[in-house]
Amino acid sequence: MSDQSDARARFLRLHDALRTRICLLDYPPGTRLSEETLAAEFGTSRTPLRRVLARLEDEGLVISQHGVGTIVTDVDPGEMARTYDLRRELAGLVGRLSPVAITDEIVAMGHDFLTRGEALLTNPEVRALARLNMEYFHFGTSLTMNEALRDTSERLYYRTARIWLKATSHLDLTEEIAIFLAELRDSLQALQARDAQAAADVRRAHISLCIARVNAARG
Amino acid sequence: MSDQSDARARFLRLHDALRTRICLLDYPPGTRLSEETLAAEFGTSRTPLRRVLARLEDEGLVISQHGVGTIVTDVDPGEMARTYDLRRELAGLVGRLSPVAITDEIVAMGHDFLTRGEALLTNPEVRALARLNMEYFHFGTSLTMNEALRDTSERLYYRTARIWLKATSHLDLTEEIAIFLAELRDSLQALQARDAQAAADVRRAHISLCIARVNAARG
DNA sequence: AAAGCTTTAGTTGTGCACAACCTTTATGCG
DNA sequence: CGCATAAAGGTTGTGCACAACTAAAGCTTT
Repeated sequence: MSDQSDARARFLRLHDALRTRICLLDYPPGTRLSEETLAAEFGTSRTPLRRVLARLEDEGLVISQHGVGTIVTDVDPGEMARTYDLRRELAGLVGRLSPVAITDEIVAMGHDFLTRGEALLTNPEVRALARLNMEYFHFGTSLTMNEALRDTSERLYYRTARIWLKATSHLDLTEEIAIFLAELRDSLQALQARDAQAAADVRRAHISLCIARVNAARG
Repeated sequence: MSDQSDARARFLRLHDALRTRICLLDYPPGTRLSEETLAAEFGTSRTPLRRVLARLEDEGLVISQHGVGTIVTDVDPGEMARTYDLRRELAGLVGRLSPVAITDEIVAMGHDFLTRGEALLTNPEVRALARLNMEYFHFGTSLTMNEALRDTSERLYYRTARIWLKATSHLDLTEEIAIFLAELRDSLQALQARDAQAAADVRRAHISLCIARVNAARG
């Protein structure tokens, strides 16, 4: 017996796997995903896999067209900018709506992120940066007890993550790592002060900077 | 040929129909929805219907349990309160993130809502109030061009709509209508001033009041 | 050679039969 | 009578075969 039902666990696993591949640009926008091929890879039939693709479609990451295929979406820059606007506001709300009490354990996690971030400098890789950024984002949303805020923030994060990654690959990787490290240091400082609102404000500020940077990279 | 593909149109139709039934308490929390019965009612097989139920499950309105059934959820009061907190903030953001220009047509729509609201006084019905409130909510989100904000607000609205309705049925209906009318009047005033931020603030304020009222009804 | 039609390969959508599972009811034993 | 066990009915989950559909390649005709 598993904690969750077998089917639900597999659903979550496949969903997370495909979402990660899309957001890490393993499947760049325009890629055609074959239900049959994916089903074979994951050792199931099309039926459970279609449930996963349906959710990805609801989340705006793919779009299924009858007779054509299931295609990874590419997002309108204007809509992306507006989504970032909302993400920025939500990041600030994490500090105001049911913030958690900052424990020693949380501070230690913040310190761990910084350590791992600094390790990126010795061996700079875009994918490693993206993965750590993704993990750090989840850490950030875990600082509120407001489930709706968490879910919404994550939903929007995964919708915009690809754009950030695409823009990053056009920028100087080492510089991007340095910027990320700066955020981690500011964040750690806020956590050490046991100030959840300050931590949220750090995230908010860096999303603002990220918006400006991506806009500048586009022209 | 239809504008959308046939399948997608039907999906949206079924989804909207079931979501409305759940939020209007036609299917109160705990109700067991039979896939086969619903499929028969809508003239399809289980397959397309399961796609609809899967989305409703992702939205938190039902939960499917293998061997048991698909059951309409009932929500934890604490989580509901936190969801309302977020909804309040999002309502305020509608005025700040890409607000639309208030046109004469929009003002006319606001006036129309007021007229229809006043009509409720002569024949008070909970369902009619709930339906108008739902329609008015969509009108409110249409005042921003930010798609993500619109989608998120609606998603959260449908997640909390039932709770409001359940609480309302324990309160004085005529008084609830009067409160709703006051919101419509305040809103109309803001629209006539062509002030989108003011309109958003009106909504924000009334969500705050709604939270207090629901809390008072429970305690 | 070019344009239009037909064919063909490949994809997602649908319906059905069955498997897996849970709950309730019936039954047999102490 | 009480309790445990089994059996039955009903529900969601899965796999498969086929339908509906699209796009591209190939063929025919001008």
